[in-house]
Amino acid sequence: MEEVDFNKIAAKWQKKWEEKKIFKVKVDSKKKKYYCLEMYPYPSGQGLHMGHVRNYAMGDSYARYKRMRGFNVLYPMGYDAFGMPAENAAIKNKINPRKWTEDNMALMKSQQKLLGLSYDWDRELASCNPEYYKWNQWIFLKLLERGLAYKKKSPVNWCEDCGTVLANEQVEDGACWRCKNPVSEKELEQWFFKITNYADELLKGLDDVKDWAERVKTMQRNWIGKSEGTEIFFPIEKSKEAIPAFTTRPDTVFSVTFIALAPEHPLVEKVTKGTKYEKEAKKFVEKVKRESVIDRINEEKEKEGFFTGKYAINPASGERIQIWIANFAVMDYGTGAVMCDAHDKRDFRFAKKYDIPLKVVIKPANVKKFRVEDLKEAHTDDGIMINSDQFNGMHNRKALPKISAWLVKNNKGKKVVNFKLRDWLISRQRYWGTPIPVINCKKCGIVGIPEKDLPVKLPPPEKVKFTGEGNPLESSEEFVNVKCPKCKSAATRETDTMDTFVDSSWYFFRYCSPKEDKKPFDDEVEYWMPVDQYIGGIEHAILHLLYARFFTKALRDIGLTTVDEPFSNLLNQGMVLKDGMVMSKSKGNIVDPREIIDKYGADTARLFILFVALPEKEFEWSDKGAEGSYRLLKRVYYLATEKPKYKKTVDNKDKHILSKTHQTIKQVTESYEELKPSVAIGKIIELVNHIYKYREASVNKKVYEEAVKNLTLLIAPFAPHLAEEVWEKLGNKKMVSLESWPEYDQSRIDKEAEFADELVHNVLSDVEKIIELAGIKEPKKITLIIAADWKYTLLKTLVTAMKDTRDTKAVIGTCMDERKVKAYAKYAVKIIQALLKDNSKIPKILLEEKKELESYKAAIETIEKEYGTKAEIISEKETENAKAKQALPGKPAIVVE
RNA sequence: GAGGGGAUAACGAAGUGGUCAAACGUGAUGGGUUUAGGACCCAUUGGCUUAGUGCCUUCCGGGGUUCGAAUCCUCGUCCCCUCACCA
Repeated sequence: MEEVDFNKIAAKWQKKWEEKKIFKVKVDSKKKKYYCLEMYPYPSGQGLHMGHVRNYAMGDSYARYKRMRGFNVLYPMGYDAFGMPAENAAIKNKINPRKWTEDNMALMKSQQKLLGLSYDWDRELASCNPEYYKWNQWIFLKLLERGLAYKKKSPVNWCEDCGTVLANEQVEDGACWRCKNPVSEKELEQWFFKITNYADELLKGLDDVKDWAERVKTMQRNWIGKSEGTEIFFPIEKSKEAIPAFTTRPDTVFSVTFIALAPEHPLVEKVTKGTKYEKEAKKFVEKVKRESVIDRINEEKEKEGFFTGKYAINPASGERIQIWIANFAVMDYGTGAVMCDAHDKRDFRFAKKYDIPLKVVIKPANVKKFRVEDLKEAHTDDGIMINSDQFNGMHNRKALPKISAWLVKNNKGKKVVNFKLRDWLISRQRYWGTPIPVINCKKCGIVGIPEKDLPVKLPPPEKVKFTGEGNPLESSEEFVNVKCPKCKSAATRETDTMDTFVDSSWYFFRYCSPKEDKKPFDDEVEYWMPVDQYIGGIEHAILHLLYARFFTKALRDIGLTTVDEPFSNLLNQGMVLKDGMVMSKSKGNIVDPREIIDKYGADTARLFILFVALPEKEFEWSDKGAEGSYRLLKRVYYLATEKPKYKKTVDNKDKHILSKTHQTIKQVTESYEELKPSVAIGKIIELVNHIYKYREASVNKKVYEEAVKNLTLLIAPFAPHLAEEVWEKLGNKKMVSLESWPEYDQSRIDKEAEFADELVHNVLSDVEKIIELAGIKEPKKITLIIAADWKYTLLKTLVTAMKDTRDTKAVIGTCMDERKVKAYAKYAVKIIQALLKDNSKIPKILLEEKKELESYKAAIETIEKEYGTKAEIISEKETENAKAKQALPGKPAIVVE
């Protein structure tokens, strides 16, 4: 086999594709659209890693496939170009962050081009360009108008030494990642998006996106964390105030013997003020607050509490209950106050630890005497209500809504729906992001920048100071000191920038009309959106996908689109491992895609990475495996370029290879549709193996060419460069990328017929033996009862069993679904005709009655039409009778009369 | 604690009721080709066997449903992931 220079081939075709701009698309209402999208990458400076290659190999092959199927395919690429690493490079190495980012993008793009990805590069975007982030600002202002963007005080991770806010990821073991000093929480004014307004819709929408992996949907559901419950008011003793506490288990209200307040709870101070507990309480709160950041990672944190000395009243039982401050209560969830009882594990242990009285209200149904003193652990099972006045004797799950209603009726509580989802904190005290387009005016307050003044551009990096302390934007007086757009008096510009998740929450809309300069995007989105196939890492299962869904709904409400859900199908690709670990620099186990491309070419890299595992699964990288894919490509090249010996005639071998070819088209197409490229490639390899064997002897030219032609088309989405080259060598003028996907011809797929022949042959020889044994000269009548879903091997067994009987009736089983019923009926007819040595006789076919009756109806029609025979459905009982007659318990048999 | 996903031959990995001793690839063994190596080609790769063929034991373990189970149900074991003081 001659050496093929795959890199040369790749370069040749990449150039041709680019020159002819064959992947450029525009709206075409006559064609069906298909929007295939990969999560746009962050240009990190390392260039592409294997994860990227996997992502793009997946997306590109799918985009190419859909294109060949006649879709108008939108397949764009861009860059998530804002973010911390650029700024850190500026701080550490005094590098211009814009240049740093642009260089990285250029590097990344050059590598993407080497892979031969079929993007419409005219739609490329980068979030750090003013033409893009202008619309971040525009959208922000729209959200501000609608009250969906707002400012409020919020605790942030604060490093006193560096004088800056830290992202959660920058807090390592409770200390600043840079200076290693402890991080504290600080209340700062922050910008938020009101994603909670959409909590319910975001939750419901998950039911509409059917083709998302269940685990992703579950993760989002958990994150949104809807729970319906009751907020119960616990009046504070000798006070007019009450403590509201959220619960999903109001049935335990009579059991509540103490309340736990979060340390941050505003009532903590009120309750303890002026008492002897005040000092101690403060100490405790301080301690917990400090720990909250540090111990976040700690798994089994000791539950700690502090008694405030105050009491509240249980609104159900009227009993006095203690008010505690406890570290397990979080201000963030519910009301920040937990009603605690004997039916919760954590509460129970806490009460035991601090010797707080407990009371049970639910007992097991079969226990008479149930006392709290006897319990070692909380009783968390369902049971019968006790100690609960009028609710005694009820099952607790039945009592639950009744108690809730009773509390509401008596103004002791209200029904509430609680979400875990918090509003989205979008402000960052950073330079390299979209400036939040508002001005803080002493007179007018927060004033949005007028639309005509957008974009608010970042000052050039030379004009700001990257010291690593504070927000660099604050160092630019030019940027900060402005006039209020309303009252024209001196004001200051907001220096916070936006979270980069804002950029990525709508970029897929922008791709639809990337040049639009009056709006974020125009009506073309109505043609292209939603994204039909979105591909990216599982790490974005919650945040990015949730934010993007939120943005879509918000943009819809602004009136920019009618789309509700942005991504119809979602594929979360698995990770690429090496030596059982994630590839990373620190572990030193990186396989650079460039090496693979240099050595074997882009097609091999793409093919292997798709072949080695299903896209969702993680897989172990192996160089040897890549060689296998390389071999396959060489074999395909060989098949197409080295002619076999030709002959004029067509024999069974030719028929068989045609059958195999069409079968492969069918299987590969199905596997593509199911997003199983590894299976598709497996089938292609099988075809290649078959063609190899087939061409050992001389072959029919037409048949051979058809096989190779289809093979080339099938492999084109995976190995596009090779396919183009081979396609050209086969004498085609049009590029294979522009060709249509092959259609399979069902009539050519005669595997079933082959099977039938074999079946008939085998049964004949066996039945002949039986007839001989039974001493029958000429069988006169044969009935076939197609009873269940039997396969040939069983049939054989029956035939064998028949050797011991003198009876003369035949019973053959078949199958459940229509296709199989038909197939088996066909064999049955053939067998009987052959046995009777009379092709004119049409046997009667009986089908056993089963639950799946419907699926038989079509089969019966076909049988009747094709064989001119009567097909009947008989009851299972009759089959039983048939079985009984054969004296073969539990197993019917073939009987010849 | 809650939720999700897994376990298939030496390895990776297909296969979700019958054409299943289980695709495909690696690896291994034998043979061919080659000056040698490499590359390439062919065969074998659970066991026992035949001229095709056939039989037996297999898809983490136990039990079940079925004429029939790698596939469905059930109980268990082990592994992975996500969220988690959520009231």
